[in-house]
Amino acid sequence: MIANPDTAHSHPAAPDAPSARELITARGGRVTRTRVAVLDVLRSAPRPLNHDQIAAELEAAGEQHDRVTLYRALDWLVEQGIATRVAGSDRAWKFELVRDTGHRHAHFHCQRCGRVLCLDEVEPALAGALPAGFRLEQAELVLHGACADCTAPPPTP
Amino acid sequence: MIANPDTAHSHPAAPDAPSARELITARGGRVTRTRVAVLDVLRSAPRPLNHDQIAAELEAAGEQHDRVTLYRALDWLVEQGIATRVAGSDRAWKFELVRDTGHRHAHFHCQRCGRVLCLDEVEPALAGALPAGFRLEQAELVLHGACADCTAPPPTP
DNA sequence: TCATTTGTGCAACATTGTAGCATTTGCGTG
DNA sequence: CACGCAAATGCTACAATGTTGCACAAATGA
Repeated sequence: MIANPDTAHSHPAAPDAPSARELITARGGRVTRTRVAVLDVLRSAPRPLNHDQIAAELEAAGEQHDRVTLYRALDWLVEQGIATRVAGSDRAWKFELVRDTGHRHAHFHCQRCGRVLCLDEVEPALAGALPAGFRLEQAELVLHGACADCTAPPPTP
Repeated sequence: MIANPDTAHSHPAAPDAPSARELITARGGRVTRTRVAVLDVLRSAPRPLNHDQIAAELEAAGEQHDRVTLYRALDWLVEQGIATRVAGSDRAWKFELVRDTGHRHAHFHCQRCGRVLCLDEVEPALAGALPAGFRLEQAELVLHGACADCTAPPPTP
C-alpha cells in the first residue's frame, strides 16, 4: 500500500542502472552534452517532469540548453524507448525514464497538490477491467483525484 | 462486455433527454446561439470532440462562431457540470456531455484508429486498485492501447 | 587528422488556449 | 412593447507549448 507520496515513487537512480552514456550508445546514438544532461535529470527525478522543469533543473546545475534541442533530445529518448511521455492536467507532456521493460505503471495526478505519483498496483486491475479484445499498451495513463496527503484531515494544531 | 466500438459509446440523444434550452436555463444561464449550437453538437456526437471538431460541425451546419466564444461556451458547460473535459493524445481537450450524474465512465484511446471510446466497466475496478486514502474524482481518465477492432486479425480475403 | 553524418542553435511559424475591453443581446421589469 | 442592465459576444493581443527549416558545430569512425 502506498501512503506517502514521497516514497510512493522511489525511482531515483538504482546503483546498478546503466550510465547515461551506456543508454545512449546502446541505441547507436551520439553522446552529447544535452542528452547526457537530460538523462541525468530524469534519472534523479522523483516524478515525471515537463520540459520546463527539466530546463529549470539544468539551469540550476549551471547548464544552458536550447529549448528546441531539449525537445529534440526528449523526443529521441522517447523514440528509443528510454523515456516515456506522461500526459498531465495542463497540455504539457511530462517525461520519465522507463525503468524496467515489461513492467508498466500508471500515474495518479492529485488535483489538490498537483503532484504526479506512480502507482504500481493499478495496471493488473485495469487489464482485467478492459473488455475482451482490448489491449492496454501505453504506460501513459493518468488518474485524477486527491492523494492520501490531501484527503487526510489536517493534523490537529 | 464491449466489442464493437461503434456501439460501445451509444450516447447520441436519448429521446427523453432535456433540450438544450432546458439544460441552460436550469442553471440560470442565458440561452444563446452558441450555447445551443454547441450543446446540439455534443448531444449528437458519438464520442468526445475537441474544439476544432466542434467548430467544424458548426460550420458544416452553416453556423459561424467565434473561436473565443466557443471556448467560453465550452468552459461554461464544464463549469456547470453539463459537459466534461477529456484529455486526448494531442494536447487539445475533448468535450463530452455528462449523461447521468453519479455514473462516471473512463475513456479508452485506441492508438491505431485514433478513436476515443467510453468504457463503463472500468471505474469500479480502478477504485479497488487505488491505494488507501486516495480518491478517484474526475471522469477524465484515458487508457491507451488498441481496441478490439484493431487487435482483431483482418478478415480472410 | 579528416570526412561524414548526427545534433545543435537560431529564427520563424503553428496550435491551443486566455485576457482585456468595447459592443451586443437575452431577458426581467415597468 | 420599450427599457435597462448584467451576461455573452467578438474583436485584437498575448501566452504557452511545440515544430520546422536551415546553416553550423561536433561526435565518431577511418
